[in-house]
Order: sequence, then C-alpha cells, then structure tokens
Amino acid sequence: MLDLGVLGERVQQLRTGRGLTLQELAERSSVSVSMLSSVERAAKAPTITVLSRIADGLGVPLTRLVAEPSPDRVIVRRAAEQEVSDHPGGWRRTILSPVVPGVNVELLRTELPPGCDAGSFPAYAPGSHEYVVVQSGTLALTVDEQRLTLGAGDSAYFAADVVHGFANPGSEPCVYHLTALIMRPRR
Amino acid sequence: MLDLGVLGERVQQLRTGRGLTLQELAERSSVSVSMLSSVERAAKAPTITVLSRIADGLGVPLTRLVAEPSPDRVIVRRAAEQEVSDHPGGWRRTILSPVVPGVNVELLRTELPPGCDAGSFPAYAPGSHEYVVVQSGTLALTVDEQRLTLGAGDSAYFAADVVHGFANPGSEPCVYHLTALIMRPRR
DNA sequence: GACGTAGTTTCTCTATAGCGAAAAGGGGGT
DNA sequence: ACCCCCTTTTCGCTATAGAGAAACTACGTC
Repeated sequence: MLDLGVLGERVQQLRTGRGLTLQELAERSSVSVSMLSSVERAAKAPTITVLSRIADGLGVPLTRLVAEPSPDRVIVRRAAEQEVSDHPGGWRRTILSPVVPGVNVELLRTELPPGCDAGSFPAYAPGSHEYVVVQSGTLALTVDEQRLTLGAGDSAYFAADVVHGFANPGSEPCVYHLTALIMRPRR
Repeated sequence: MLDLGVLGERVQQLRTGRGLTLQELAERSSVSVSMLSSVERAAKAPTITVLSRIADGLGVPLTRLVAEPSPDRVIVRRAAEQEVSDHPGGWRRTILSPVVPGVNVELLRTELPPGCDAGSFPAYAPGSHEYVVVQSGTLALTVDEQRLTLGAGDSAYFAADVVHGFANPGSEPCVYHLTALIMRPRR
C-alpha cells in the first residue's frame, strides 16, 4: 500500500530542494496552493491527474513520486548444465523452449567466455522483439550500430528488425537469458 | 501529462490477462466494481490510494501502471531500477520486461523463501504460454492438478490456459525466471 | 424462443478532492 | 514594540471520486 506520508515528504523534499514556494509550484503545475499544501501534509490523497501535474511542475517523472525504494538484490549464479550446443568461438547456447507449433518464441540461455564475441545476428522480420537479462558477468550488446554495456541484473528490450550482436568484453564469463519473439517475414 | 486512456487500457490488459473479472479484482483490491469499470474506461481519475490498491490487487508495482512507455529502439533497465514487489507470504517478484505498448510479454524473476507457496494463478486466455527456468533451489510447479518438481537448471513449458501454481518445497531459497505470453481474451 | 447466469455498465447518493480567498504564522527592517 | 512583506495553513464552496445496487448485455441451456 502507498503511504501518503512518504509521498508528501517526497513532494516537499523536491520542492524545497529546488527552492520553490508553494505559490511557485502551484503556477508551474497548475495545481492550487491549498491542494499542494494538503498533499505535502498528507491531509488529502490527490488524483493521479493532479499528481501527474505536480510531477510535471517539479520536472520529475511521475514514477519518481510513487516508486518504492529499491531493496538491494543479489543475483544468485548457479545453474546446472544440460543439453548444450557448443559453438566455434567457445560460447555455448542452451535452448530452453520446446518446439511448439504456432508459437514463435525462443527462450535461450547463453554463456560467453571472457572476451568472446558470439557474432552478429541478421535483422529479423518487422515486429520481432528480443528481451535480454544478464545473469552474471558483462554483456556488450550491439543494436543497429548502437553499443550498450549491461551488467548483472540489467535487462534490455529492443526491436529485432535490425542487425544485432552479443559479446563479452569482460574478464569473467557472461551468462544471459534471451527471449526472442520472431515474426514471420511477410511474403 | 498522464493519459487516462492508456492507464485504463493498461489496467484492463493486466486484469483480463490474468483472467480476472471486475468482480474478482474488486475483491482483491478493495475497490468497488463501478470504480474499476470507470478507471478502465477512463471515465474517472482515481486517487493514488485507490490506484495503489488496484496495483496491489493486480500484483504489480504502482510504477507499472503510471510508467510512460519509452519510444526508444532499445530499452535498458538497470538492475537497480527494476520493479520489485513484495507479496504477503514472503515471496518477491521482479518485473524485468519494460512497458511496451502492444507487446503482451512479461519477463519475471521470482524469489521464493524456503517452504513458501506463492499460491495459484488463474487460467489465462487460450493461447497463453509460460516458460519457467529454475536458477537455484527447488520449484514445485503445479499445472492443472499435475505436480512437477524442478531443480536448478531445469526448465518447463506449459500452456497457461489452466490453473497453475508455484511453491518452494525445499529448505533453500528458490529463484526462477518466468516468461509469460499472455493472450488477451477476445471480447 | 424463452430463461437463466455471469459480466459489465449505468444510476443514485455520499464522501471528499480541489479551488479561491481569507486568516494565521514568521522574520526583518525602521 | 509595530508594520510590511512572504509563506503556509485554514475555511467555505463546488466538482467529482468512490461505493452500492439496479439495469443492461451478452452468452449458453433447456
């Protein structure tokens, strides 16, 4: 449940931190002074539309006001090897998803040795997406000339209708999960 | 500014995707049926307290409902900024997939304490599937009266149009990845 | 076709969010 | 002390969020 108290403190923190008065924030956010005062003191529960305007006035995303503090997490690395396919280059890929007619999804688990480049994959049909979740190590993801570095626990989504590649730039093995939704090319 | 229309669609998508009726969600979230209907149809703007209860009833963090979809080709979510929701019962779920309009995929990471039962989930719409990969510990997977025990590294696929549940029968914490493709029931 | 039944919408009423303005602190300066 | 700012809180009043129940809308079934 959301605590109105912490919400109020958060708003007030952001407002005073910016050196703004209730009056000034009221003008920027198009919310009345009295309402702002009530929200900060947790006297009233604003509607999302009003809270959204307040966030705009403060110049922060709405998420920032309602997000709960992120607890620290530790990615547990531990996985038994099963049926793996080793590729030239030293990396191994495990296909976890079974073959199901009519389902265009692949769930893969890939291990990249340190410094290994798994190469690039061609552009799939428009509408295809891929999700990547890095379990351990570091992954260098290249999507259409754009290069990203992901650490353990990071995830990424991208439209897979462009060339994309995977590599491990670090000195430790990299393990990541890949979910691919592949559309059929139009004919 | 927040668009009430997309908020309503998002709530409805999550509700129907879980096979819930307005009535059932009303009981889980302690929000009246009429209010839920109004929110989904963007007829009224809920207060954050009510929206927070709706999010709880859906089992998603409040952030999930108000996050603005990112139009970027590549969406990266760092480990520190992922949505974690703690449930009564002690288990914890992390939503790894970003909010992308039109894509009905949920990529989840779940941690179950020893002996914890995450409960059962309703039958989703026909055509929905789920993939499970156990990262560590032991997972007791129940699919339509059939009970399976999965160890670290094991994976399973099942059509999610039946009741299914997750529990940790072991004495160690269980961590598993779940990929869900939720079809939306035609209306 | 008539008749349930499950699900959603619409209706009515009350609690309260939200606004504008007035009142209550709170320092500084003369 | 007093007065004059600026800032925040309080005070009506109106609009609307929110609950509960009735009314509508598919559907299957006999």
